[in-house]
Parts: sequence; structure tokens; C-alpha cells
Amino acid sequence: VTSLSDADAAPVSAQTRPTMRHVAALAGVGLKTVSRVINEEPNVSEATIARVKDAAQRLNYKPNLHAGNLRRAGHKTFTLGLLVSSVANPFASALHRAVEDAARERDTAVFAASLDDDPLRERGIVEAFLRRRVDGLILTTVTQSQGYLIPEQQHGTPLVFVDRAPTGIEADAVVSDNASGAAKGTAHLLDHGHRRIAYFGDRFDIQTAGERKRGFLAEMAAAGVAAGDLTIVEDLHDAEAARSAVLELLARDDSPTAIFSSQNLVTFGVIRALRELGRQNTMALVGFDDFVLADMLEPAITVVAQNPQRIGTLAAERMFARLDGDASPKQIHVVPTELIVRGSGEIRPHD
Amino acid sequence: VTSLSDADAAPVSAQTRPTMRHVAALAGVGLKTVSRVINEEPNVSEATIARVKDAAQRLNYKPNLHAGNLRRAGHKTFTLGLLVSSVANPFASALHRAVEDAARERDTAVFAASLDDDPLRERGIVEAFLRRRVDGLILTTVTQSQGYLIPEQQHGTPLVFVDRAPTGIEADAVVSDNASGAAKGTAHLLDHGHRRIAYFGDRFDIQTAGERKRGFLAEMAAAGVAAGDLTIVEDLHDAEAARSAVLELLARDDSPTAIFSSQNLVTFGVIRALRELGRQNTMALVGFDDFVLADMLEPAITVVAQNPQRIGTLAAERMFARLDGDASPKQIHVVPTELIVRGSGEIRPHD
DNA sequence: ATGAAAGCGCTAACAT
DNA sequence: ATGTTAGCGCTTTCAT
Repeated sequence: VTSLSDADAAPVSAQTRPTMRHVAALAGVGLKTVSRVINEEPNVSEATIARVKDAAQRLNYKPNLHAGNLRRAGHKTFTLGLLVSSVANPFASALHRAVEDAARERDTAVFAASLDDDPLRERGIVEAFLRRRVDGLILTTVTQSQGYLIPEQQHGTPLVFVDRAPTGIEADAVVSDNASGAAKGTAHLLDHGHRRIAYFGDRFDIQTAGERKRGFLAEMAAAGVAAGDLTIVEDLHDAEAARSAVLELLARDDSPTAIFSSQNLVTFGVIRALRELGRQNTMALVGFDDFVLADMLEPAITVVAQNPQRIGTLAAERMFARLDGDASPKQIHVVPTELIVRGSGEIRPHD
Repeated sequence: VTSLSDADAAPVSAQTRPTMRHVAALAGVGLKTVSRVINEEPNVSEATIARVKDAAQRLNYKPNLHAGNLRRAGHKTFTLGLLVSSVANPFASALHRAVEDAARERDTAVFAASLDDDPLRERGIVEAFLRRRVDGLILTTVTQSQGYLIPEQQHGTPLVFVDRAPTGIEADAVVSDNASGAAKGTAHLLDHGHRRIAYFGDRFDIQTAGERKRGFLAEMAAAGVAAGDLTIVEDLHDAEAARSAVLELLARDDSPTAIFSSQNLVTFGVIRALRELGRQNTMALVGFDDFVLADMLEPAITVVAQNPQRIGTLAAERMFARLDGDASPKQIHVVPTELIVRGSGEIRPHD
């Protein structure tokens, strides 16, 4: 059956979307002519174009992108898969927005999903993206190795890692300057006369956390701080854990005079604890990662700010370059962090 | 050509993804048998299942969901389109996360996009979603009327509006208690002795803003406040505009003793201005919408908190109920707001 | 328990 | 300038 009866030409509105055939039947032209008009291909008369457009409009016809992609050369779906720590997280959602904006310019839609630092979830989400034949993947990962993606890469699906660099696979990545950013924040505290500085970190199995700790330790070592003056508190999963850790730490003798916090939730817990102890103006604090209203707190919080927006933009740029055929060597792009001086990091040691 | 040559059975890794036929050829079975195994349909022997699974694994086969959906009854893509104010906005991203979580349980992926309060953008994004044949749309809108979606609804695409109720179409919606929430916040200020209360609002062409203003005005009228004691400042697009508006307003004689702010960015601008004037502890402030660290400011900010997470969850519930065939009347679900007392709203009038 | 044929909505390659 | 035929990767229907 290659043509439709008159009754079918105007499909009843219920449960069945109009197809190109319906449009062709209503316009009284062949299928391919409709295809030409919809895709703005040449060699159709103005009159025919008008008839087809009118028919499409009247039927409220929407082309089925997936059906077209099945046959279309290149099989592009104009769809990207984006996996971030959590879409509700400010860092991730700023990155997401930047990716969306870049994708929009290429008529590309983006699937967004949250990792929750769960390796199984990562695998499931990636699988779901691949079944939907996304053109490329922009991923934050938490698996030990992302080698499982090598076959996808070989099948031609570009991979761009964000926030954390990949392991077990060579691929493009865009990450923050974690180690040197942490070193910069640490140096700032050292410059203000601190020697006993505590490092408050989150889950240590997460790459960025490791990098930040490395930067902190390197800077402390470079300054000749004795191992005995180091306090490392790690595996802090949330603000509450950070809060109690501070309360406990500051109850001790020769407690630190400054805290470097590796992450926002940890920073929040530290701030809360210092307030409770009434020590927010005597203990120095530098946090990794900026946050809204940091400048409105008292004292305002000095931070090492990341640039999630820039990370997203660069990741999307890399992605589209690859989709456009760029075959240059994979690159790890490091986005610089910035020390923002606001007050809490400039407090001098008290005793 | 219905079967593949041996050479094709193990496709070269470059640029071509394996299909069911490749798996069938490698496993030495028919196409439909592979389909049965992949979809876990009955009537396949254990031995065959094992052979097929092994072949699929070795080829790193991923079923093409779109190809299947083309023929599959119901044509479901297991995909949802979500349109929010901006994916980078905390309210929207909390809502987004809730939708993602509900969708995950149904193996549904979600396209997310940002509205930016741009009607043309709304139309474009909806169109992009529909071309990808999403199973349903969860939308925040800014067009005058959403009547343009009536044909889609009739074609069987469920629509759930979030944050703002629809106009020109009957559809499910999940919104905050905007008017009565604003009234609640206003009553709180009145209860603390204020009469001269200023209303700071954002774009007045946005539905929620109108509702909030309505709630404020109703409560003021109910309290018998004279029109002369009302100050309405509107069309504040960002924090900076709100800030200057406060600076200007408070320079006048008989300026208000309290401010009700309709939105986060406006609240931030107000806070900033009050700080600059050193009046943060003498002017009362209640903000609509909660935000991170509101409790850590000095004074801590009293707010009328929305529940974006709940809005997202309910919207997804409604969506899946519709997809499961629920044909009950469309409903507007109103999610209650909550007054959170923190300090700024309990300041008594000064003069 | 298994498979061959038809067709989903569209585009590519070829007609005319 | 327009239409016809095949076929994308899969599921449906109907055989066997």
C-alpha cells in the first residue's frame, strides 16, 4: 500500500500521529516530495512547497527524527548524553547549562542524568544513553576504569570527560585545576602566617578529592611544615559529618589555626561548627569551590573558585569538534581555578 | 540480503555499530530469536539464550531503541521532555532531579532544557522534543497561551505543567501555593506590627509573580492597610535592580518598615542593599522561595519556602499515570509553601 | 522452539 | 521537478 485512502489522509486526531504519507496524500504529491520540502532540499517548485507546507500545517505534522536517522547517512540523532554528579548540584547544573547552550546552536537536545557517585548507576545511565544512540557522551564518572567505553569509542561515539579525567581509556577531558588550585588556597593560608592547617576532605576514592589533597600536601611540604602539624580529616560525606569533625578537632589542644575545606558541603559544615563555637572570626578558612552568598556571610568566605560554566562550554566545543571529524590527539583540558579573597582566609593565627 | 556473510558477522570496529543481524549471524540463529532473547520473551531454549547473549556480548551489541519503537505497539520511546526556567536555577534543578528519579524507575530518560522566559525558545524546545517523539512533556511555559499544544494532547502526548498553570488548554499542572504563600508571608509581617510594607516583585507578566502580588495585596487589604501605605516595586529583573530600588526607596521619608520580596534574586539584592545601609537589623524582610545558607546570614532570612522536589515528584507521578492510561479529569495540584521563621521577618518596626 | 516476511516512518539512490 | 524502489534496525504476524 503506497498511497492512502481519502479517509486516511486526514487521520482522526486520536492516538495516531500524522506521517509523511498523510501529508503527501493531503497535498496530492509523492512521499519524496514531502521529504524534500521538510528537509529544505532543492528542486521543488514554489507552488508545491506551499501546498506541502500547508498540508503539514493543517495536519500538525511533526517529522519523526528517529525514523529519519535510521536511514540518514551518519545516523545522527542530534542528541547528546550528559552525566553529572547530580543535576541538582550547583556546579553540575552550571556546567549543564553551558552544554545546553552550546548544543542548542547545533539543534542538539541533551539527556541529563545524575551519577550520585554510584558506579552501577554510571553503567546503567551510559547504557540507556547508548540505546538511544546519542551522538556523543559527556561524562562525569566514578567507576575504577572507564575501559568499558573503548568499544563505543571505536564505534565512533565521541567521549568527553568532565570534572574527572578518565582512567583506562584515552579520551578528551575537561577538568579543574584541582591540585594547583588547592595548593594556591593552601599557600594563601601559609602566607597569612598559618602552620597548623587542617585539611577537610570528602570521599577519598573520588579523583578530584585526591588531587586536591595532593595539592594541599605538596604545598605544605614545600613550606617545610612538619608532618606533626598536619591534620587530615577525610571521608566527610556531608555537612553534618564535617560539622562534628570540626567540633571534635577544635576541642583538642594545639588544634589548627586554619582549615582548608575541599568541597562545598564540607565548607558549609565547617562554617556551621565555627559559628557554634563562636570562632568564625578567629579560625581561618579557605574552601575549594565557590558558592552563592559566600560574600554575604560574616566573615565572607575566601574560596578557590572553579569555573563550571567554562568546563561545560569547552566540553561541548570538544564534542562538536569530534563530531565534525576532528581526529587530533585526545586532550585533557585543565580549566584554571581562581582564588577569591573575601575575609575568612585572611584571618591571622590566634592562640 | 537477509543473512550476512561470515566477514560481516564480526563487523570491523570502525564507524559501524553491530545490529541484531550481526548478533544473529554470529550466534547462528534467526533474527527473531535474537529479538526474543534481548526482550526476554518466552519460548527460547536455555542453550539458545546463552549463545545469543554470548554473541551480543562479544560484539558489544546495544539494541537500537528508536528502531524498535518504530514498529513497537504504542511507539513508546521511554523518553520525557522537561522544560524548566533554567536548568542552572536551584528551584528548577531540584525539580529536575525529582523528575529524573521518578523517570529512572520507569527506565525513562529525560531531555532537559531551559526556558529563559522566552516564548520563542519555548516553542522551539517543545518542537525539538516532539520531533524526538518524547512520551510526554513536563513544561514550564511563558507563552500567552499554550493552546498550540492542543493537537499534541489529542495525539495522545500527556502534558503536565509545572510551576505555572496552563492557559488556553486544559491539562494537568503542579504549582506552588503562590497567592496564599505570599499572603502568609505578608501576614507574618503584619503580625509583627508592620503596616508600611513594600512589595518587591520581578517581571509582572509572569504568572507566579502575579499570583504572589495578588496574595500580598489581598492580605494587606484584609488587614485594612490604606492604599497610601502600600509600596509596590515591580519588574525587577535581577539582584542589581532590586538593590538600587531599595537604596532609592529607603532614602525617602516615611519609607516602609518591612519588605516582602517575591523571588530569590530580588531577595539577594534587597539583602545587599540593607547591608550597605547598615539596616539589615532594623528593616524586616520576608522572601518568597528558600535558598541555601539563608540560615547562616545575619540576620538569618525568614522565607516562604516552596517545595520544588515535591513539585517534580508529583508532576512525574501524574505523567506516568497518564501514560498508564489514567483518563480522569485533568487536575491542578497545588503544593503548599511553608513559612520558615529565621529572624529577618521578626524584626519589629523602627522609626 | 524457531524463523521468514512484512512494515514502522523516513531517506538514499535511482528513475522519469 | 517529481516519483519509485529499496532498506535503516527493529517488532509484528504468521508460519513451521
